[in-house]
Amino acid sequence: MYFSKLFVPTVKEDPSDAELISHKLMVRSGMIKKTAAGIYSWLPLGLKVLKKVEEIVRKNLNNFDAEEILMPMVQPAELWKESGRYGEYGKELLKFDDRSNRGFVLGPTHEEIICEIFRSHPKSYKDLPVNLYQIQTKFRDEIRPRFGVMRSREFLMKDAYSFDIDEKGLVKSYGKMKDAYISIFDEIGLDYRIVKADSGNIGGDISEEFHILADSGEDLIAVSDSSDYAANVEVLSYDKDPSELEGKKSPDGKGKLKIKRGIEVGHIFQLGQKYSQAMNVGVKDMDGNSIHPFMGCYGIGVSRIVAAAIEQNHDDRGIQWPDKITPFGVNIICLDPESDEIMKVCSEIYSILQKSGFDPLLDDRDIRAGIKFKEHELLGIPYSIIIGPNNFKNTKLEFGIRAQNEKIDIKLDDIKKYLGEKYD
RNA sequence: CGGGGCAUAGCGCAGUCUGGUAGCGCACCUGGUUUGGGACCAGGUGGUCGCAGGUUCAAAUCCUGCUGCCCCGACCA
Repeated sequence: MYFSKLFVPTVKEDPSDAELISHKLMVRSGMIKKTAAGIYSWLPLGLKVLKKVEEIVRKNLNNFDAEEILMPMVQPAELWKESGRYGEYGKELLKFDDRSNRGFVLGPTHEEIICEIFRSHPKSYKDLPVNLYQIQTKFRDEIRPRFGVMRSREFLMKDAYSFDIDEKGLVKSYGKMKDAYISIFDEIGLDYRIVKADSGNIGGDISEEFHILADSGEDLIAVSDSSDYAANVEVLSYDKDPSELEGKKSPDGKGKLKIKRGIEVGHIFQLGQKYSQAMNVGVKDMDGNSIHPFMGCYGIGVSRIVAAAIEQNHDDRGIQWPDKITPFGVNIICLDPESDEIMKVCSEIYSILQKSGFDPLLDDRDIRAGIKFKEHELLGIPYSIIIGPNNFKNTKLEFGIRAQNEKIDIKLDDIKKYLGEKYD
């Protein structure tokens, strides 16, 4: 993409209504625009990142045998009354009537719908396990939305639901999803922990959360300093002061606990039969008896991951995107777009990189060099190739690495090789 | 929902206490000089001062009500 054709409304000053660094940077880099409290529009740059995260999630789930579907955001109140959550879920559930006064809700989660879909097609144990997921906009009327897309009312979520004939199958499906999550978060490239969690209002027995570590995280998690043990302090401290946990022996017997802050970006649950019972979902077992299948549900906050990635990867100049979710792979900064010969080299490099799949951006705008450098740092594209009159004469270029704020001279012919190494 | 704060040009703000014809910076447009780190000079565009009522000769400013937004708390996949 040529920068001159992009709609990226950058802003020099921090927005007055943002507190968190990721929120400030997302607004300043023109990724998002607030439409109402906790409700955001995604602009081209932000949407590109969101789509990349979404695609990593989709690809890995497909690899682990989950099937994608798309359920409605508007759901009949009837189904929520049937599960008992219509009254129970609380004010987060946005309720409204259609023109004929039929009650509806805006879906904050989809257990009711998935059960309704599943039960309307008679199944036997032979058809299980089934694992269905969707990536969809959710709405939760949060008491207090805050921090930009980190805790918004409308947000993009991946939610998956598994059905098994028995507990043993559920444990297996759950384990498989956990493995899928591990490959997702490994691929995205953020520092995260899997923590034991309180299953909260969704219900069920066993649940684990995936947390991206960041000082601004809203959750406190206790991690062992010498094993991979980690737990949300909610499940450890009861009424005690979380700081008392610091330095205590880890419950798994290995090492001592340290308190860290995390951003919850994934949550996996073994629901058991809670919803299949409430929603009267039946499956025939080997003896021909109808039983309620064992369900699991698995969420990932796709839009929240974008904000969390910035919380974990920024400096005082702007964002530093991880390679896998950057809006552009490399920024070719042309310092003299008026010069035909310099632009020619730039566009040649551009098309080579594009063909090689590096998703290049070419800053061809006729503006001062300083602005291009500042905006490049703000936008956080991991690599830059700087081509201007000075280095052009020597048939040399500068290669910039955003994470290190460092530039090195390289030969034109070596660019592809250098980027190739970086990407592999 | 309790406590606190804010609302004036696209963005960030001053002006409000003490009422008197709305201002600054950035951005944007013109021209010129510049041109490897958010340039400079000159000129210019842009506002029913959140909304509705009230007080007054006169309201951004005082009074009443409402709405929106932010922060702290409770709550939360």
